[in-house]
Order: sequence, then C-alpha cells, then structure tokens
Amino acid sequence: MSVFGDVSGILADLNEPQRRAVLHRDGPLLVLAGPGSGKTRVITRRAAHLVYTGVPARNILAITFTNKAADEMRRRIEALGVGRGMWVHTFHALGVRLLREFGPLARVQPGFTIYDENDSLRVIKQAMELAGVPETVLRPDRAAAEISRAKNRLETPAELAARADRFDEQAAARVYAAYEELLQQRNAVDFDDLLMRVALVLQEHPDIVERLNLRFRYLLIDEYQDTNHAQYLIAHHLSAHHRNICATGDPDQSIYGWRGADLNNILDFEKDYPDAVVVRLEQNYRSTGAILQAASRLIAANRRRKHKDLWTTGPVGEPVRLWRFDEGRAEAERIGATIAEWHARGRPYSDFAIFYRVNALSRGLEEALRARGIPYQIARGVEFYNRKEIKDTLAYLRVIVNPADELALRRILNTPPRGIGPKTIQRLLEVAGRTERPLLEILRRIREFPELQPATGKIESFLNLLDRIKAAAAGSITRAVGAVLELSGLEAALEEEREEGGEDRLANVQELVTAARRYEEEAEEPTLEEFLQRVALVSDQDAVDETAGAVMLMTLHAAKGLEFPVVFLVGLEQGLLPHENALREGLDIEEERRLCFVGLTRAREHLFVSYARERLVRGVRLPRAPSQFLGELGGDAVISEDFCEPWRPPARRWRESAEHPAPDQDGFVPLDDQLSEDERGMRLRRRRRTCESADEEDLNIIDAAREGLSETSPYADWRAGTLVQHEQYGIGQVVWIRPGGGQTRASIRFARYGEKTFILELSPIRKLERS
DNA sequence: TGGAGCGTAATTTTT
DNA sequence: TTACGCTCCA
Repeated sequence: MSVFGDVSGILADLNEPQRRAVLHRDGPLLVLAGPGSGKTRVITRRAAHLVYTGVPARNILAITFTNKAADEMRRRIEALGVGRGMWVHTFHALGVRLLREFGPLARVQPGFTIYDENDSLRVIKQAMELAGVPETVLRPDRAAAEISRAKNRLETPAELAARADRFDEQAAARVYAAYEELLQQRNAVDFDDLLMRVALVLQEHPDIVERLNLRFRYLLIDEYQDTNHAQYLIAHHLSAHHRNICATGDPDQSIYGWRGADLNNILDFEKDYPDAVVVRLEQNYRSTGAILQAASRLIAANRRRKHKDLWTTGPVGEPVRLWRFDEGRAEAERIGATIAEWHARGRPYSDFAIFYRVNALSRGLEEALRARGIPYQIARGVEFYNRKEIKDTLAYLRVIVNPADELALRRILNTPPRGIGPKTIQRLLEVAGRTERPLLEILRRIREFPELQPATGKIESFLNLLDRIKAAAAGSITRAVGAVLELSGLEAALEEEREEGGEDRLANVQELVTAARRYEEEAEEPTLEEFLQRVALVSDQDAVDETAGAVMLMTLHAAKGLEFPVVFLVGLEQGLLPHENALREGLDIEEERRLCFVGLTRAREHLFVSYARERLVRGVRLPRAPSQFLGELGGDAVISEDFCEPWRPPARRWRESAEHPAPDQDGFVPLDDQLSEDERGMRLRRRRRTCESADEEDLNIIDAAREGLSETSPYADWRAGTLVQHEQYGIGQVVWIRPGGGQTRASIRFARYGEKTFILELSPIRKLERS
C-alpha cells in the first residue's frame, strides 16, 4: 500500500532536524522553517508517518492559507499512499464547512452566500448610506479595512465603538453595525466572518470544542507566521484538549501584517506552549551560497525574529549582482536583453522571474519584454471569478440558492438590460424598505403595489426567468449554469459583443460551465450551494502557473512560496522597497525587509537586484534614492554593476581610489553600500563636505531619508506649523511633513476643507512668505 | 441608457 | 499615467 513499503522509508531522505519534526508524536511542535528548507516535505511526511503508525487519516487536520497549498499538500500526501479521508483545507474553507455544521449557532442559514471583497465593499457602501456616514468623512475602503481589522480581533460593532477614540473610528463602528445588519438580512457572510464566527462559536461552546478535539486529534498548520488573531484562536481551540498542534512557518517570511497577521503568534508559540518542541530547519536546498549569504545578512537587521543560520552544502555560485541604472526604462531593457541572451544560450523562459514591490512597475517591464518578443505571464489580477460576466452568471445562481441575497438580485435585475432601469429599482427598494420585506418578495407581490404598476410586465417575466432557471438547477449544476446563460440572454449579449469584435467573454463563461462539470465529477455529493461557496474561495493566486513556458512577473507578495532559477528583483529604491507608506507611518519597516528577504530567497542560481536613479512615477519623472536595504545585504556575495551613462553629470563612473577600488577584470566594482552601518556613518560624515561622486549622492539621499529632510530639498525649511498656500484650497498649515524616496509628503490642514495629504513635489503648494 | 468628460487618488491582497 | 466614479447630455 505504501510507496515506501515500510515506515523507515519515510525517513530515509530526511536530514536530522527534518526527521525529528516528522518523528515527534504528541504535544506541541514548532517547526521554524527557513526558505527552501524542505518544509512541505516535512509536513507531508509527518502526516504520512502519523497514519503509518496508527492514526486514522480522518483524525488529522491540516490547515493552509491558499487553495494552491492545500491542493499541493493533498496531492503529495496521497502520493505517499495515505491521505484518503484526511482533512486538508484552507482556514477559510474549513470555516465554511464548520459554519455549515454550526448553522444557527453562527447566525447563518443553509444556502448562505459568501461575499468576496468586492461584494463586501458594495454592501459597506450601502451600510454607509444607512448609517448616514458620507464618503467624505470615511472612505468606503477605509471603512472596510477598519471593519476587517475589528473582525480579525473578534470585536463586535459595540466593542469597536467603545474602543474608538477617533472620529472616523466612531463612524466605522456605526457602519460596521449597519453592515452586519445587512449581511444578516441577506444570509451572507464575508471572508472575515468565516473565521470570526467559527472562533466565536468555539469560544462560547466548550462542548463543540470537545467534539472537534475528538474528531481532529492532530493539527498541522502551515505558514503559522501569517495567522491573525481569529485564526490563532481557532488553532488554539481545535487543539485545546490533545495539544497536538504542529505549527510550521518562518517569522522572517511574515508579509501580511497589514492584513491582520500577528507575528507574535509564532514568536510567542513557546510561551503559549511552554513544553513545545522547537525544530529549526536551517539547511537550504534551494539557493546558492552567495544568494543565501546576501539574504541572511539582510534579514539579520530585523529584531522581531527567531534567529536561524541558513546554510547550504551546495556551491557558492555566482555572486548576487546589484545593478544601477539612470532610469527605470534602462532597467527593464537590460533585464529584457539579459533574458533574451540567456534564452538564446538555452535557458527556458520559465526559468526567469521578475519581482517588484508594486504592480505599477510591471508595465515598463512588460513593454521591454514584449519589444523583444519574450513570452511572459503576469501572476495578477485577471481574476477569473472577478470578471463581470462570471459574476453576473454566478449572481443568478446565488439568487436561486439564497433568495435573500439582495446584492446578487440587484445585480441581475437588469443584466442583461431588460428595461428594469434605476428608476424602477429605486422604487422597488423604497417599497422593500417601507414594508421591511425582502426585495424578492416585493417582486413576487408586485401587483399589490400600485406605484410599481408600470414595471409589472417586465418584473413578472423576470420572475418567470428565475423559475425556469431554478427548474433547470434541480437537474444538475452544469445544466443550471447553462440555463442561466441561455435563458437570461447573457449568452446572446456576449455573443453579440464578440461578433462586434469585442473581447471574447463568452469563452470565459463557457469556462465556467467546464468548472461546474469538473466540480460535479469530483465532489462526493455535489450541490449548487457548495459549488458557489467553493467558487467564492477561489483566488487569482491559485492561477499562478510556474510552468507555463513564460517569464513570470509578479509582486513580492505573490512570489512567496515559489522559486525560480533566475530572479530579478527591481526597484530597490527608498520609497518603493521599503515602500513610502511604511516609511511614512514609521510602521513596519521590518515587514518591508522581510518582503525583500522573501524575494531574494526565491532565487535558486542567479539573483539580480536593481535600482534606478530616476523613475517615472505616475507620469512624473522623479529622482530615486537606492534602498536602505542595499546597504544591508552587501558583503563579498554581492557585486555591483553600473549601467549609468558616463556623460550624465550626476552619474559619474566610480572613481578609483582606496575607497573606490577599480573594477575587476569583469568590469564589476563593489558598491560601498556594502559597508556596515557604522562605517557608512563615519564615511558619510567625512565625505559630505566634498560631495563628488554619484554614490556619495546616493548615500546622502539614503541618509536624508533616514534622518529627516535633505538639506537640498526645497522643503527643507518646512515644519509642522508652517503656513502654506494651495492653489485651490487656499491657506493652510502643515500638520506633519515627511520625506521619502524623492517625494515629500505633508499633511496640511485648511480652514474650510479639513486636513489633506499631499505629495509636495506634485502639488500646487507654496510656502507662504511673510511680507 | 450609454457615453463623454471631469475630478480625484494612487501598496501589498493567502481568502 | 491610469482607473474609477460621478455628472451631464444626446
């Protein structure tokens, strides 16, 4: 049965710490797994080992963050000849399953809808209207973030209100209350609810905790560093009795703090479980010695971490290359040229990946690649299930499954156009509000309301349409999807669009039919309800296909968990990485460093990091300063190459001196960004007086970004309290001012317009001079 | 009902 | 630069 034949086979190709993690049986276990240290292997082997030694597979629960990770883990465990019956889920999918079990305890009815972020934002806008909070007071996305934060901490609207001391927090609490009301009316939950409600049920029902502890006797949690408070509590409760919790993760790869992930969950694991066994996986099987050294040096600058010594028995390999350019375009073109060259020498395109901090940087790279005919794939946002035509189609099914889902109902009422315009919808909503009945019920009873008379015919044929789809849905899910497309007129509308030379969105909805068919074939007991709930949890992240034969472009966040033979990490500039918002808020610069660390450690053989001295930011050419991180990853594992044009005055070639060694025979020179903190400080002080060479300027900018405003900044003499004049808003007073990556941000309070934040370089603001 | 025109704002986004 | 949301007009 087993592919190994006997238990010892499971352990044969593991190193010592890996083996310890696999063999550990009962009690809490923390596996601190550095990048490329074979973490997934450990988890899957551990699961297999438990089964081999007598634990029924159904008693094991493995939790991941992404569907992709869950699928991968399931696949690998099954390949070991075990795994049938094992629970391998994302936190959210587990949430759905438990919510279905808990039902009313979690305030949900059968058929409940899961609102994704877009849906949720729409409902929040409606809630803001109900709560009387105008968008000028609180932006809907801010409200959404605030509510999400509260939910992650299990705070109710009342609790948020009690804690709120700022005006916008108060407003957010009121929106939160209205939002919850709407969700309840619509029998809907958002992503955060899938965690919060489960956590609350567990907190309030010890009997359920006990039952689940009996069902799941061993818990495996991956990427533990990314858990938020709700997830932490769920994990804690689910292992409260047996305490067989195995958490794997790496504090150095925690990059979702801004989404509520709490690094303390993993840092304090040993406090939560004083008897925890801790295993460190420090041997790296992925990267060359040079890459590892650079990454290790960088991350060593962080304080909030668990120390690990990453090492490899593999070759040191090529040094990491640090490229400097005059302009972002040159950076993109150099990368394009390198890929073309290497590809001509036999490397497949799929060996290459380009990472950036913000999506906006992808454009220049795309252009450069396209110009050379290099195939590339962007691991982002053409999110299948977020496409309008897909959401339209699914909305019909949502209404069938959950008649209370007003959001979906409103979406389809006039999609495709059938003469039920905003006016009619407005009236319908008024009646629904007045009578406090669900919208669908109003439609059904349309004849009772004289003011809705003009729309009666159209509404009734719409209801008739719904009924026919519902009849089809009783057959099969595939048929239900087909019925929606045919009967609603969506298909015809898309067909027409295609014939007129538009996008082939028809192909997308046909893909949905395929997805439905696949689901029906795979699921044990397929239901439309489950199909919709499953679809709601699919993300674009799942679509990342590393083997597509193309160069991969992605953000650093999307890169986590992946690896590539050749990696380019672009835009290592102050304000980009670290991002200006992290600098400005004085927030988590350490998270930015971890992000950089994640990027570096994706590379197997070759790693290029680059920055430009000027870049087009939102159409404006701005000077850029090299990232402070460049100074931290130095050492002999890194060599610098300067692609700046020699005749450009600010970008002179490196001068030859004791401090600036001549280029070696390969044309590389070390950049003195590689100096230690102390050395740099001293050197800066020594050299500031004679600012002569390009790198000095760069260093000065870094320095300025760290210490405050550059002396040469036109805003050097602006302070909090400085009076300024804005072209539009008139006279105002500076509340705070902070530089960052060639941009100076300031918040200014105007008498009439309140406080606003500006990028001074881009705004029509000048200092008010005393006259 | 849809499109043009204008103003505004601008990380990251496992689910 | 670009994307979105809003208003106004045909």
